[in-house]
Amino acid sequence: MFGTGYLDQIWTTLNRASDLSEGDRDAFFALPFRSRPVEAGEAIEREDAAPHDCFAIVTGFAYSSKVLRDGSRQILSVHMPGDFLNTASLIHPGTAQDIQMLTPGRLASISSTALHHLLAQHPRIERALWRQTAIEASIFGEWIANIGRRDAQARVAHLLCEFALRLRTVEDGDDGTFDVPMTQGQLADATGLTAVHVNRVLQKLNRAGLIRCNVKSVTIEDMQGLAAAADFDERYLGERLVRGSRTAATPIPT
Amino acid sequence: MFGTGYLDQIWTTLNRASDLSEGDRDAFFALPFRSRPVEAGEAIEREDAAPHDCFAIVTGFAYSSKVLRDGSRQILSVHMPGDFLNTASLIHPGTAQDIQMLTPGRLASISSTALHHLLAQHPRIERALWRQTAIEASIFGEWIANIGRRDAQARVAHLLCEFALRLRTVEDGDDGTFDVPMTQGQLADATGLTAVHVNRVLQKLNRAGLIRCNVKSVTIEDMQGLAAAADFDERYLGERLVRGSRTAATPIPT
DNA sequence: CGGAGGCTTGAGCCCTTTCAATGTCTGTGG
DNA sequence: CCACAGACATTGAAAGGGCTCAAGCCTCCG
Repeated sequence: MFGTGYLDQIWTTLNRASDLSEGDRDAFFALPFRSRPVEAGEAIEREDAAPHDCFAIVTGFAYSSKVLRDGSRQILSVHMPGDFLNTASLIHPGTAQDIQMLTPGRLASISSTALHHLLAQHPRIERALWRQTAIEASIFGEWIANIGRRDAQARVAHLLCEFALRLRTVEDGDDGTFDVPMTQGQLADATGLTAVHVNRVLQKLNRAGLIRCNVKSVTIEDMQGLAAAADFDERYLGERLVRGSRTAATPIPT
Repeated sequence: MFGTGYLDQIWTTLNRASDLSEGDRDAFFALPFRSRPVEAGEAIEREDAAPHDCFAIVTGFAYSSKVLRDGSRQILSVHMPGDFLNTASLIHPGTAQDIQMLTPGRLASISSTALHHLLAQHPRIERALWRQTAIEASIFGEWIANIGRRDAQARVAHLLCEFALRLRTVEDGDDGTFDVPMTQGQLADATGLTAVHVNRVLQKLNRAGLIRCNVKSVTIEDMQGLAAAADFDERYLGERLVRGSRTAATPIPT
């Protein structure tokens, strides 16, 4: 129904909060994307060297991070299938980030120049990418508040809530169980905590009956309670959910 | 040399990391902007009610913030003269933020529809606004790392470094002295600390000979040392400084 | 002059970190 | 099939950075 297949999720994500035309879609699918498998831990982009290509995730998860001079790491955001990874460095070389794969997966890449041509001819697509940048900034803002003003339990709970909702737009299972693609150490780097403390917090959330967690798999037992503990308000995620919760899993019929 | 005068700084900021044409400029200055004075503490935008207008700062400072359920506040960013305040809600209603004035000042406002028309006709301006969103996201990312992984002293020092550099592109004085338009309580809300602790940290930076501070006025005695204490790397601010440090204060001759 | 908001200072507590050791799982190679 | 390495998870004890609470002070402004 769509194009070659592996671009579907990327297009769906791009189109999620937008209203792109068939002409836009055809032009997008006509781009000379290349696709390649990537390993867990593989670096996609480094802060110093700006790449000439633009990347989007076909499958798997990635994260952006900053490494401070003392060696500590802070994770800034987690990218899911369908997300473009480095549009910022596309329009503004110099704001490149460190981006790495969290899991093995597959990446689609497109040359910057080809993408620039597309944007010049399809302003609605440019608008959609801008909108994604804005949503990303909105998520960043929520993370600032999360790390700056919430205690450890609320921080972890908040991150889990965000995952649960964002995953819904990408995966099938809607029963509250999902795999967290991060180690406890990475959860710590995302919440500004310590791996040790994240461990204790997860146990506490467990004992409180809010979640149940095995190896890398978390079941949310009580979404209401978890959201309350996290002071979670989904609106910062943009319209991902409002429009996406059902429609994103089922490709839009043409 | 430019247009009516009060839009100059806004145009300069927009054009800073871009390369806009004379046609773009003329169209921009032809927009039906309205200008009005605002008081310190005045709310520009609320998280719930999306406005129909788009705002930019002519003079004065503003900040975006989130208020958590327990009443604590987190400041997400500080806006300086020339900055657009709510382009995010322009392209994506639903990601509105709380924005308030930090100082008295003057605001320029333009209706969303007029701005949309401009962007449709002048894609380079749209690109410039997108780029500003990307720079904002870059600053957000640096704040996440700042709050998540640095100790109190480095956090405050980092914020002061950011101010010093950003102010250079907007004000004249370049001797290391500038007025911080925030109370210690607001500095605390921006760094995820407590007003009491910010006070102690400022004294410590004082004693270390890095800064000297009177009432709301800070002199940076040792920018090198302060940047070292802050683990500060200016690149995340985009090209604000590379191109702006001298040229922004002096309007570009046509 | 009085009040309000902001700044300063001290003392004690608590959440989170640090350090260190042990346990568990997975993949690899002999 | 077992031994081993390495990464990750778990647990305990102790230390510390930043918070809370509380009081006093200063400055601005009506």
